[in-house]
Amino acid sequence: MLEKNYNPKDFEEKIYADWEASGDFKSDMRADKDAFAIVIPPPNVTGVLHMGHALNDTLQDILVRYNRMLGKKVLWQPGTDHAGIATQMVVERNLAKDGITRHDLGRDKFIETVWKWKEQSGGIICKQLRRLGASCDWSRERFTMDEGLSRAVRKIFVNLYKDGLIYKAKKLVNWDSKFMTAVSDLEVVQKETVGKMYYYKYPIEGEPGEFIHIATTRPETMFGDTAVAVSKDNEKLKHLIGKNAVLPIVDKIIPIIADEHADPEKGTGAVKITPAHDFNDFEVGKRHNLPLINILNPDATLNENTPFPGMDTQTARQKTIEKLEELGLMERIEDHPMVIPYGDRSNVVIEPMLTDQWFVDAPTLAKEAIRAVEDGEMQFVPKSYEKTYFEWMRNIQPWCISRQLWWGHRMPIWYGPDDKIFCEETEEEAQAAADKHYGHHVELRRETDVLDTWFSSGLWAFSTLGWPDKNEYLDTFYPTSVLVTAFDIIFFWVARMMMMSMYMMKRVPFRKCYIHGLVRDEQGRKMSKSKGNTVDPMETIEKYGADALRFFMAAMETQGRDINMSEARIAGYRNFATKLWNAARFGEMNNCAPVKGFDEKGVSHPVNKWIIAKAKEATEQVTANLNAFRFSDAANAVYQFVWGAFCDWYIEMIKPILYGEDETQKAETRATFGWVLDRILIILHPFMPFITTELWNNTADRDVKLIHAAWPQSENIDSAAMNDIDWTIDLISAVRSLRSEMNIPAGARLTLYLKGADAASAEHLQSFASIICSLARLEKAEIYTGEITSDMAQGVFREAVLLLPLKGVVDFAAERERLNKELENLNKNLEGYARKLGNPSFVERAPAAVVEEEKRRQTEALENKAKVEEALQRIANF
RNA sequence: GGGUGUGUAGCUCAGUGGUAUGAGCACUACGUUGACAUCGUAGGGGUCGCUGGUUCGAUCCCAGCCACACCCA
Repeated sequence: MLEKNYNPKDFEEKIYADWEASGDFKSDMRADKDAFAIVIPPPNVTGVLHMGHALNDTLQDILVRYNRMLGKKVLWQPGTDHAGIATQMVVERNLAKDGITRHDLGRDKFIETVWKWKEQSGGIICKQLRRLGASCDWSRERFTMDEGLSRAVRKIFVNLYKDGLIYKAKKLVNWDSKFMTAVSDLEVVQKETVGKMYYYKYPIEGEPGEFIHIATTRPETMFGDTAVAVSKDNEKLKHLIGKNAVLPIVDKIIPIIADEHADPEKGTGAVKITPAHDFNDFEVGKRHNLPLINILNPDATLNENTPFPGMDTQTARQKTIEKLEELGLMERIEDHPMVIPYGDRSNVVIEPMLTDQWFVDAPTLAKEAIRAVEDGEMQFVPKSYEKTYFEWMRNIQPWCISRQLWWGHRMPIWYGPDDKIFCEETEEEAQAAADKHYGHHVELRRETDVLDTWFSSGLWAFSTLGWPDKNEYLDTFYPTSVLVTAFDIIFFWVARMMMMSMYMMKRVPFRKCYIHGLVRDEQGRKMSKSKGNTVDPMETIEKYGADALRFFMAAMETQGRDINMSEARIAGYRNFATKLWNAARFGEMNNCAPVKGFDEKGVSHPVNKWIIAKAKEATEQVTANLNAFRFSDAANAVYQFVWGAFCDWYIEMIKPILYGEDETQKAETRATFGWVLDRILIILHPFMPFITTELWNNTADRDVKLIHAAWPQSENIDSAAMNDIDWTIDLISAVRSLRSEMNIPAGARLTLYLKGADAASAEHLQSFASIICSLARLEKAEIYTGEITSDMAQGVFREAVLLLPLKGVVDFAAERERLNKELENLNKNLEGYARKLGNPSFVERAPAAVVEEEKRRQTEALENKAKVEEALQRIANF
């Protein structure tokens, strides 16, 4: 027996536990159909589930469950990411509570602590994914720092190195002074701020009273200046080229050079060149062979190359200005809108810093990654995102992969006594190579840097399948079928996966990439912890059930658009689940259950034929839309069918049958109900796996679990069966509408006459009289050939006229008003038809079918108009 | 500055070269027996951002403009 109320908490967790314990998420490797695989975008091991995950993983689970029901070999590969900076930050924060820094522990001990933390507190998100219903194969769960994945990292690193696609270089990189590491361009966010532009002047060497005027936003970097640049086209300043300027405060001589970087139109036309601390100046420095002077410590305080060692940049800036003022060289300070780079994790200003770092030759790797998309080997859905992808890939810069952190994959790089580099997968191999090179045993020193987290994420599509070992899963599931991810991760992850996979596997990592939007708050603002507008999916699930949240995500997911959170809507989908629950209870109460061997093609009652045809139609819509990744259309098709057809009409229409005497009809109807409810449970299961399973388990003894039930193959839809009932529904709606407009008490049982009906309508009326009477609250419904009398309310219905005798209770004023309104409407439509059909070019050029349709509408409207006018005539005198 | 996207009912959004049967929520009226008030029935509400163009016909295609959002510099 089903409980009276739908209460998802009673069964959601229980059902999930059963699936997992029974191995229902494991791929059936014997399946004879195609393989379908998704690798999960690995959440950070430190992460907790947010609405973005809820959307992302719901969409994946829908696809996975759908394909599993299609009978394919299905793998949803789960796992988590070690998330270098994020995780190190969390653990360091914990240590800080006890007043300990990672340096107190030392590298090995610290990493041990991180692992311990990971075992104890990491992966909360995987439990939360279970609560959401995600049917990942948890027996295959991977972590980016697992031994297997680490081996993949080392192997691909060595390959890239030996192919010359990884190299070490001294370059300007983005330096995060909080974590004291280099970061990639992608981890830098540019923030617009109103800063200051400082105008001051440098004296010209040997020409007292002569100056060159400088404008800069960062005066404190002047100690790293090694030139001043002026454009050779700058008429006012070009005479200074070749002379020297004197750096004030430190009294250093620097050349004034000609370089196009100094735009005569901007600032003062002269630019101070600080090659070690500005990306543009670095390029200028290279062109002119200028010395590079580093003026910063790793923590972004000034170093001993400046007069202010140990001072932070802000304070140093003030000091510099004071000194310049003392020297009478400061001219003015203006507000200046500018863009300042910040670390996306640390939120501190990123300093361009000259350091030794490791780079991946992304421009070379990008070539194949671009080609694969151009050739359609990997397709973006929606397609428009390929533009974003191409745009970025074609302008890609070398990727800085070294991080001066402790938590991460240590690079497989060893240095000999003379700093010669040995890059091998293991220490033994490196040692052997070194010993061979030097001809005797040497001590090797391992590189201390670790790799950017995204390096290992980039291998995720094949490393999780067991690469580099040959194995059944890799053979079966690579390339994976589709990657589902948000657009903000295209550069970080999609692009890197493409590059790494094309390089190593020579094949795309996934055949399709479905890109979805962000989940925003109710007002459409981006959710963020700092704004305090986040909604916790776990709380939503607690309140409305996982099915309601999932259905919300699916129903709102239209390709490429962001989703605004809406609690009302989630409540609405909870109500939808309640509706289905109660429909199932209705079936239970009336002994409606699936019958073994029932042939739905053999039913005879039109109502049963109709709902079966509708169910097949809905199935077809869900199938087609899921195949096209049209999640909202798929979800809405089930929703409309369940609520709008099955509950609103079918259940109401079969009541007279179920409460009647005809046992044959009853039996057929009960079996049909059972069949249709089963069909609903099947096509709704990918969206709402919990309630559908609970109902499946409670409505019959089953040979197969719903999660493995077969998705229906394409079927013939008996569209003729739909017409009878569509006629009936229209008639009932017309009567209800008339009743409502005439303010007839809901409880009043009336007689319905149909006058002027053709043979088909007459037959319909007779066949469905009991249904019509039941749903339209009528005493009887019959064909009428008599005169229309003054006590009848009347309405137009197709070729006939509806009459409701009201024994003197018709309000003629209201009736006249209603009829006049209808007449007005008809006239408006007729005007339109006349205009169109009177236009010769329309009649000549529009397709014949369109013209015919227009004529049909015109004829129908004319007939209706005549009926309404007659009716008005009749009651004119009352 | 470059790029992408969005402007449709009070709100949040679907959708389409042929009268917008638009959806959910909100709103109004009425609620009747035995699935469901987490409900039912009926109803009101829109010059589909603005201006041109293509077309027999444009909310839909094209161009320009206005507004907003996002990405990259």
